[in-house]
Amino acid sequence: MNKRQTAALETKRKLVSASLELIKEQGFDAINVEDITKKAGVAKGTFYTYFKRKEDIVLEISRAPFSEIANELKEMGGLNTSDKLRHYFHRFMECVEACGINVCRQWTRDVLDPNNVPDTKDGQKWKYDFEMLEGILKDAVSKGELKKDTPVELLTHIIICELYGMMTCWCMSDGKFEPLDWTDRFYQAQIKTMFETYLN
Amino acid sequence: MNKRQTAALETKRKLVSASLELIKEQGFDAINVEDITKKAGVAKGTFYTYFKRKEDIVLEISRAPFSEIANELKEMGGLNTSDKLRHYFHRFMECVEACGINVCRQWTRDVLDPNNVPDTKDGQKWKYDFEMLEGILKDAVSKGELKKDTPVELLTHIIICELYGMMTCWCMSDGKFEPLDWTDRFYQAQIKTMFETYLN
Amino acid sequence: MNKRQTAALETKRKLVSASLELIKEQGFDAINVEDITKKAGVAKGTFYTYFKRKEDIVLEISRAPFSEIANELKEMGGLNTSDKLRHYFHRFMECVEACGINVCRQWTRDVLDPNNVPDTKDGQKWKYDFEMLEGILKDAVSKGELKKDTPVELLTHIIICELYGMMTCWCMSDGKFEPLDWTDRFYQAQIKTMFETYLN
Amino acid sequence: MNKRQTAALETKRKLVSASLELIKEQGFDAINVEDITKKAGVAKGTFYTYFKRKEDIVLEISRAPFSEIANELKEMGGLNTSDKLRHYFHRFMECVEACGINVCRQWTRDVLDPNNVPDTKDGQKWKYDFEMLEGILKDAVSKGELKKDTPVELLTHIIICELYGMMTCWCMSDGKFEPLDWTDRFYQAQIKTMFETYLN
DNA sequence: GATGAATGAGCATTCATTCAT
DNA sequence: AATGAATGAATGCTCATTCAT
Repeated sequence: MNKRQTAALETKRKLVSASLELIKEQGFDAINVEDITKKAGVAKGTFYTYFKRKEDIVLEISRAPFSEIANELKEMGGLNTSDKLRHYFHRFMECVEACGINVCRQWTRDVLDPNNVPDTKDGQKWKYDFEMLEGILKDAVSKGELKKDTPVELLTHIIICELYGMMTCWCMSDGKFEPLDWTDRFYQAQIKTMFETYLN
Repeated sequence: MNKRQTAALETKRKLVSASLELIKEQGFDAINVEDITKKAGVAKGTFYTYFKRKEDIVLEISRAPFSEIANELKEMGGLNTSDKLRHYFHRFMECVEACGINVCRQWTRDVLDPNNVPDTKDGQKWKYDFEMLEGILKDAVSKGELKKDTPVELLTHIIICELYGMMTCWCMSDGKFEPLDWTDRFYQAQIKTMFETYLN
Repeated sequence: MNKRQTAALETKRKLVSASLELIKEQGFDAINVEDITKKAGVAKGTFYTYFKRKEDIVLEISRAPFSEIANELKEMGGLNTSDKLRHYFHRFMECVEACGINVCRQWTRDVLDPNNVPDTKDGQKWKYDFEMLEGILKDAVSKGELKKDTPVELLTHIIICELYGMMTCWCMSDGKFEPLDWTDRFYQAQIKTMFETYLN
Repeated sequence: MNKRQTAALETKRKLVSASLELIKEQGFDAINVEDITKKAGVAKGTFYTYFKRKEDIVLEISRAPFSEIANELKEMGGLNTSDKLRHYFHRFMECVEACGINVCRQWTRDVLDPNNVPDTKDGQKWKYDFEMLEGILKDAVSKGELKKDTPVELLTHIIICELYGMMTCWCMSDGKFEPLDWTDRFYQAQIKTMFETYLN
């Protein structure tokens, strides 16, 4: 990586971190692209060198923390699906909480209309989440931990939806409910049972 | 009620019904006040004779169908709390479904908005829902069906949040998941158990 | 005057007094016709039974106090023009001060408005002032106190303009300058001398 | 200054000159931002690249001609305060007259309520005038032409108020009175005497 | 890669006034 | 004389995005 590439990476990093701080404080709608670039110390137009739309920053914010989860799961290679899922749930909500309620609000809002704009969908967090979870389940099927006829896509869809349902609850409670408690309760009550049917 | 009052009521009804149709078709953000008044056949300003803000129509839409639920519950006087709750859940989601996914989206979006200043909250559906449910539970406490020390407010908050969580799931699935199935499953798995602790 | 006429007079009085209070507190632009009628305890439309335009209330407010000045001048029949003028000046500013700075602001703004179409001008305080002062001077000419060739209209115009100039100063100073002091100084420095040329 | 900066300056110049022409013809209230940008040949939004509010153009219009006065005064370094003041008065009214009665109306209207909005005040002409005049007087004090205990701020306030009072008179007379005559008369009758007390 | 001037679509809201009752 | 529902004109401003430099 040459000097120029390093500088570019650094510029992007500054944009992401400025955005995160601003959205945490004020919410996505309350800030504009200029606020972000000013805080990042670059010109307005520079934002569009790295992101196609203002909205894209919202996905970007979640990339680092959530990709961390993917790495952890890879390193848990030996463990069984059940343990992996529990870990996924726990860490997912931990990341949500760490990003703050305003960021969570925006992720959730984005998801309310899945048809938004077709080419925007790829830029949304839930799609990203969907693919990660689908990967875990597919892996489990191929390893023979789950039955061959497990409806992976449907299960993935259900779980992701319920995670976002919990995120909505958290936002509604204005942070007063403890998201991790909820997640654990939810995992025990719903997910565990649901998967037992498909375990080999 | 004299002729003028009747006419006024009719005007309001036309505005609500025009709004419902338009939001069902296009979503709240896609329409503007002029679309509504044109469809209702009145002047733009007339909207503001009946509603303080464009947003207020969103609550108004739910008033008629959901107040119907309240009436039904009153007429179920004899039944126990458990049955009343099951009925509430079922009918709540029936109404949500009847109003359509775009209207549901707007209700849900409203509870996610961090800008929701206190005096706007009163104009939101969830506040209205909260009060209706709180009424049912308080009633049950006063009738001795639930224990005196039941944390009514907390339970209300949890249930309302979870209902909105389910609404989020429905919107995310773009209407593909059956909201009533979910509701029943949810009632059995979570609510019933939760309330058993407090039943006398 | 029958009962109905008395009631009507009372309604008008209530409107004027409500307006005066509201404008004193908040300024003319900050209030609307409904504020006035609500405070007066009548329906919105009733305002238009008594006034053609919202603006007309501004002149009306000055009618009672300033017509009082006209009466006083009539009763001073015996005195000379110079004394009458001094009295006029003093009482004029006293009334301005009594009506408050926000009312004064509106009177002054009205004379600055280029949109003041001819038929609105008749509804403005300055026109009313002009006529009263012109009457005093004409009277003085006919009584032989001022020379036959006194340019009555021009003098009237100058004096009225300078009174409004002082009103502007008062508003600018936000009430900090003492309007009566200014008036006296102004009378001594400018008016007295100006009239000496025309005294018989 | 590179090409882009030159172009930007030229755009701003076009906006100011278009505004001046339009306000001269029709008055500030009668025109809207789109009228201005159309006449200037730029897009509506471009106005807001240079001005925060529509009102801000009103101060901007006076910047060039009145800053000219400041320059002249600097070059009159050798002369005494009395001469400088006379010059200031004369040129001030010349500029007012040159900008036209409709522009003057707006300046005067702005000033009627000095509390308008706090952060708007800085954008008003009278503030600008105040500071220029205060500078002249402070200078005179520091040079020993005026006594050390001269109440500079008060004198400045009085003079500025009276200038605006004269502007009100001019507007009221609909341009029929000769503002320069008035100014000279005013200078002789009021200012000269007022300052004699404070001359060393 | 960075810049920042230019673009222009988009709309809720107020409220003076009218007029049928 | 009183009412109050209905009218509809009128517009400043924001800001995501583009693109020439």
